[in-house]
Amino acid sequence: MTSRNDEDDNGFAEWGGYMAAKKAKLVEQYEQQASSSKKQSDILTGVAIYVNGYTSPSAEELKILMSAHGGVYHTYQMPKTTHIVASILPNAKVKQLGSVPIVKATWISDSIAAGALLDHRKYLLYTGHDDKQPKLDCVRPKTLTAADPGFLSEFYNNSRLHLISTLGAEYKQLVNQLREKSNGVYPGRERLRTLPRGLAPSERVVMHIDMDCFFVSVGLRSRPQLRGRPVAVTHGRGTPINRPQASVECENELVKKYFPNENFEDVDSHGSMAEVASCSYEARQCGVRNGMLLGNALKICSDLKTIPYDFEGYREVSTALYKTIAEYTLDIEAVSCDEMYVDVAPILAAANITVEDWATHIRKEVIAVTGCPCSAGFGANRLQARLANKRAKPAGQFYLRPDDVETYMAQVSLSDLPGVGSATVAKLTKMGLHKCGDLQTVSRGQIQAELGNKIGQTVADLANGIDHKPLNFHHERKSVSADVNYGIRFKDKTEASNFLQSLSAEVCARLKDVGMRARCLTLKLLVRAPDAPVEPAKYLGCGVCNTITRSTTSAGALGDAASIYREAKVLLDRCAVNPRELRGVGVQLTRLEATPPRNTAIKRFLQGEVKASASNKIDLRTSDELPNRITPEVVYEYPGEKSPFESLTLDELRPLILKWLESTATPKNIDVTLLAEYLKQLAIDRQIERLKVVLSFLYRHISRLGSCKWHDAYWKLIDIVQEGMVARYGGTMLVERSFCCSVHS
DNA sequence: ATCCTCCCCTAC
DNA sequence: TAAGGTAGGGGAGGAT
Ligand SMILES: Nc1ccn([C@H]2C[C@H](O)[C@@H](COP(=O)(O)OP(=O)(O)OP(=O)(O)O)O2)c(=O)n1
Ligand SMILES: [Mg+2]
Ligand SMILES: [Mg+2]
Repeated sequence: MTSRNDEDDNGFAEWGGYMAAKKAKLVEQYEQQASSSKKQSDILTGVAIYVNGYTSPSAEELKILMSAHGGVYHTYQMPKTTHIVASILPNAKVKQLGSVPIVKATWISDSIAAGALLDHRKYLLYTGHDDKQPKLDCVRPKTLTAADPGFLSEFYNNSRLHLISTLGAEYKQLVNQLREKSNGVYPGRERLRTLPRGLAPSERVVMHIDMDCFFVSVGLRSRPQLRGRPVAVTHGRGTPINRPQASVECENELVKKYFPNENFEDVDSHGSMAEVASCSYEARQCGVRNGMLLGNALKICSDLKTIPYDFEGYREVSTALYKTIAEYTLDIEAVSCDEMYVDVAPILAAANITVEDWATHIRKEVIAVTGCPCSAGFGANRLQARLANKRAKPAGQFYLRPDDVETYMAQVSLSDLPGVGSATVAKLTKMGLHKCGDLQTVSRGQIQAELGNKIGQTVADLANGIDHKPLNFHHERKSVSADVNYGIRFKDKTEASNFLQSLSAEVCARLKDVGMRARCLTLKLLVRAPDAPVEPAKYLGCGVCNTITRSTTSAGALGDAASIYREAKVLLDRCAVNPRELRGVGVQLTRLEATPPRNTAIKRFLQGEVKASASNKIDLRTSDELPNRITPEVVYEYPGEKSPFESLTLDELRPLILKWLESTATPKNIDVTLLAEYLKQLAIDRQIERLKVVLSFLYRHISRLGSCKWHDAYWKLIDIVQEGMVARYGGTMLVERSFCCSVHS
């Protein structure tokens, strides 16, 4: 019971990934399971813990977990206590507790999540227990790599880019929801009555509002002594470290080769490689920028003060910002957690106020509510509003009036246009173009020839202050993905597959979160560039890499972790990359469809039922006595889809399959899944005879004339059918799987 | 023409 | 040490 295999679909839903391993869910699930007083495993056999002080999971929760997994919980420390679980302990207390290892509570939850007892040394709170030389220094647990269980949550809990992506999506969703349940009343507008009457513009007025050095400003709320000083938010503290000089120089060269358009500074052999997420305007005066490496920032700004992240704080301030604006209007396009476009013309018209008075009012209110400064730009379209905001910053406001647009635009740098990044700038520079005004000297056709049709046209318009893109108040998701390009270090194929499984569970959880299923799956791999050092300058970073993407479209939309992993795994194998060279893995889901509503009555009926055991093999030959086991929710999950094969008789189906087999040496995934889903449904519908006939027909003819690709297709099809068997009967069925073939022996 | 797949680019 | 994610627009080139 302590190991899992590919057939064991049930392992997924419970313990596949980060979402599931999150404390709240973990405990929730365990409480459910413990309440039915079921023993879950023997993972913790031989482990006896004593919990000292507050922990997460809590002592109460740990007690339940211990008994559910074969461990022992001691209310007091006893001679038989094998481990002490604690979060923080003063040194004096450590001495008192003697030689019993002191571990973090996550050792228990991670072990359960992993399905096996993990090495407790990675979870030691202090050294001095397993070491010969006792030390009482607080020890950081060794950093996890993607091969370690619990890595995904550890990584996402510390990734600022993950945070801002997640927050961005959340606020788009929030605007959607607020608009849906809006009654059209905006209480904030009352507060505008006290403003002086003025002439509201007759034209369209778009506001772009954005927090000033967002992460820094949030951090400075509790550090007023740092105001006015160069400050950066970063993981690193700037302490110098040692790296091999040669490989650092090699990587510098490679970066220039792979990113010729980017102006990346060289890295030296001792500076911190942590990224500056956000820096104060004082730091910007020295040339420090968001996204810079801390080591390089310190070179140009030696008194740069670093402060740590405050993820909860960012969330609070973002919510306060959005709530404040939503008091006045819901014509909001959320851009990110610190930024949005707002159609303010109706507000100004209704209250009869000027842009300037509105700007002053709303900025004051945001500062009052959040404790953080922001700036606002105004113009007739989003481009103008945005450029105006750039000029307004920091802590300012600016209205780019229609009459001033032409003059203003001429001096704007092309690189300041939204959508114009380093690659586009490089092309424009090659054409001798730098300012928006320079575009007057060349034809639109010339621009398009260099930049491509669409971007050429857009840039030509933007340079003239024209922006046809309307504000989009309602956001619809088109894709869901999860990428990790940090900490990816695998020693073999199994580690890579296991991680892909976790990542699949993760992306599936996100898909379910938005109530969608996906027709198309794309796997993205980063592979160490051939000439790049095996270990890059950034600790556990991906270094310089080549990218590989492979995608697949399936007949039925994907909606469960097992199918997502199954598809992703096929693609991973197809890429045939040495797992030791992998530096990044991503799974994205596109062509989304809404999940059909579930039958809640059936769901309720299914609750509390035992999940099927996949180790139980069912012999087809005894299909008469097949036990009709409990049916997990997959059986009922997606009702109402008709397969094209359903109406065919066996005599119609066989020649169809034969024709397909003969038509190609490389069957398409979409065809394979289409047939497989039908056969899976046969299993679920207990049409075992028919299933048996089709499977043996397939096996016979693929053996006879199938290529290697057909063998792969057959195995994949069998995997899908077995999902149906497990769902209906609690076990897989015995089927032929072996082919005589040079590759698949 | 229009699609699909495998990229590249951009922004926060 | 360090936490290099994520979603969307778009193009090249081949298949249909
Ligand atoms: N390379 C980057 C860019 C941004 N961010 C995060 C931190 C920023 O505070 C936040 C908002 O991004 P902005 O582009 O709005 O930048 P700031 O708010 O920091 O500064 P500005 O005053 O220019 O808006 O996103 C990040 O982590 N890494
Ligand atoms: Mg900002
Ligand atoms: Mg911003």
